[in-house]
Amino acid sequence: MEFSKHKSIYMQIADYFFSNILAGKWKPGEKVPSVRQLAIDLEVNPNTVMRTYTLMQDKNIIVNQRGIGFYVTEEAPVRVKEIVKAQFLTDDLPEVFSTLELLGMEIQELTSRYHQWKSTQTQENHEKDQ
Amino acid sequence: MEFSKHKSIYMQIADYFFSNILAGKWKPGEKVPSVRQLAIDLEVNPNTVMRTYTLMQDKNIIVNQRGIGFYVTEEAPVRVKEIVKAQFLTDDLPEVFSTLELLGMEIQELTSRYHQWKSTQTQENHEKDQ
Amino acid sequence: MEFSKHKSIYMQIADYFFSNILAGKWKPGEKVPSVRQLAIDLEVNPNTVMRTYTLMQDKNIIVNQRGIGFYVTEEAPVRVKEIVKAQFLTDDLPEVFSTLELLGMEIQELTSRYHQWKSTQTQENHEKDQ
Amino acid sequence: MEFSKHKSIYMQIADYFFSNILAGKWKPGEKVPSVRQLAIDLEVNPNTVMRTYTLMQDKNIIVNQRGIGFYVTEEAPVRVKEIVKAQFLTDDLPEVFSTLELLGMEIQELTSRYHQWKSTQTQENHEKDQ
DNA sequence: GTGGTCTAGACCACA
DNA sequence: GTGGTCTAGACCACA
Repeated sequence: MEFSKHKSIYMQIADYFFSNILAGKWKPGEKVPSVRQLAIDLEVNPNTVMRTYTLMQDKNIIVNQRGIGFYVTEEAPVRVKEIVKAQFLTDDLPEVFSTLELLGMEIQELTSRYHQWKSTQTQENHEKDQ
Repeated sequence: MEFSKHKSIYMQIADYFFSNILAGKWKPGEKVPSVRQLAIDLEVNPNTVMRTYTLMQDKNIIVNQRGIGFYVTEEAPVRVKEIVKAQFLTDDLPEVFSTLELLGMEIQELTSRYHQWKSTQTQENHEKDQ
Repeated sequence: MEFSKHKSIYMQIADYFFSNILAGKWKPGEKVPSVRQLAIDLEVNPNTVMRTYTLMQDKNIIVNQRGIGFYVTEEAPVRVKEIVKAQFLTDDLPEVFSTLELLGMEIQELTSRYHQWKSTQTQENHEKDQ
Repeated sequence: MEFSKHKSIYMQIADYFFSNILAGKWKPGEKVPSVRQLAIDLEVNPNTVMRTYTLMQDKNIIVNQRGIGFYVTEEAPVRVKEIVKAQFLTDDLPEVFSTLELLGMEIQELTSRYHQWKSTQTQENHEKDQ
C-alpha cells in the first residue's frame, strides 16, 4: 500500500478499513489483523496503526477481545456507511462542486471522466485477478 | 473569512487567491492587498499572510514591486487554472469516484445533487445582491 | 558557524547544505540533523532552520519521512550542482568580469591570486588536522 | 537600465556611478545629473536616487553645491578605485574561489570564460556605436 | 521523538 | 508606506 502525502497515514489506514468493510471483505464477527502484523505489512510504525485501531474502536467498528485481538462489530457496516456518506455529502461534494464551477467545467465532463475512470479500474482488477 | 480547521490558514488564503483570480476579481497587473492590510482584514498574523505571498510568488502568480507591493502577474490566470485543475483531476476526482463506488452510489445521483447545490448557490447570491 | 550580515541566515544555512552535499559529507539516503537540533547547534531559532528545510524540500534536495526526519534525496548532489553552477555562471561571474575590467585588472592577476588563495586554504586545513 | 533583483536598486545606482567615474565618463569637477532627472531616466523613486547620492556624498565622491547640484570631487576616481578594489579582493574573490573549488572547476575554465565574455562585450559595444 | 503552523512582535532595508 | 527576516515560544498532529 502506498501512502499519499496529503493525508495522514493513520487516516489512510482508516480508509483501508472502511473500504474493506464496505466491500464486504471484512465481515462482522471476523478478526482483523493484529496491530503488529498490519504494521509489518504496511511498513509503518506500530504506533501509527494503533492510532487507527483506537479510532476504529471509538467509532464501534472494531472491538478488542483482550489478549486475543480485534474483531469487526455487528454494526460495523452500517456505521461505516454512515460515516463515509456523511463526510462525502457534507464535506467533499460541496467542494468538488465549487471547484467545478470555478474551473468552468460542466457536470457532463465529470460524468464522462467517471466512466473513463471506471474502465481503467476494471482493467486493473482483471490484471490483479490473473 | 472563516477558516476551516482541516486545512492550514495560509493554504486557505492561497485558495482565496486562486478563486479571486479565477473568478476574474483580481486581474493581471492589479495590485493585491498589502501583507499587513490583508492580515488585519483576515484577522491573522502578518507572518501567516506573508507565507501565502511567498508561495504565490514562487508560483509566479504575484510579483513584488519593491517598496510598493505585490501585483498579479500576466500569466496568473493561466497558472492558477493549471494548478487548480491538476490537483482536482489527479487528486480529488479519483477519490470522489472511489468513494462513490464504495457507497454504491450511481453517478446520476451526483449529477442531481450538483443541480440541487447549484440552485442553493444561486439563491445565496440573490440574497447577497439584495 | 558564524553568519554574515550581508545575507539572510536561512540562506546561509542553505549554503551550508549545498557545500556539505557537494563536498560529499552528506550523502543521498542519509539523515540530516533534525530541525530542533540544528537550531541548537547553529544557535538560531527553529523557525529559521525550518525555513531552510522547506526551501531544500521544495528543491528536492531533502525529503521528509513523517515523524522521523529529513533525508538527503538521491538526486540531491546533481540538483545542488545545477543550482550552484547556474547561479555562479549567470550571476556571479559576469559581475566579477566587469569589475575586473572596470579596475583595469588583467585576468592573469586573478589566476595568480587564486593560487595564492589556494595555498592559504591548504595551510588552514593542515592546521585544523593537527 | 535594468535592475537585478538580487541587489537593492540604490546600490545598483551606486555601481552605475562607480563605473561612470572609473571609465572616465564623469570627470572631477563635472556636474552629475540632478536627483530628479536621474529618477526619471532610471524610472525609479526619487527617494531611491537620493539614497545613492547621500552614500556618494558620505564617501566624498560627489559634493553638493547648494541650490545648484552635485559635482564629482577631485579625489573621486581614486576613492572609487579604492572602494571597488577593496570589496572585490576581500569579499568577492574569496567567494568566487571557494565556489570554484566546490564545483570542482579549474581556474583555466574561468580564464576561458573571461575571454568568451569579453568578446560578447566588444560585440555589444560595436552595436551600440553604430 | 519528529516536523508544521501560528501568534506576537520586533527590527530592518528599501521606495 | 512596503516587504523580509528573525526571535521566542506555543500548540498540535504524527510516528
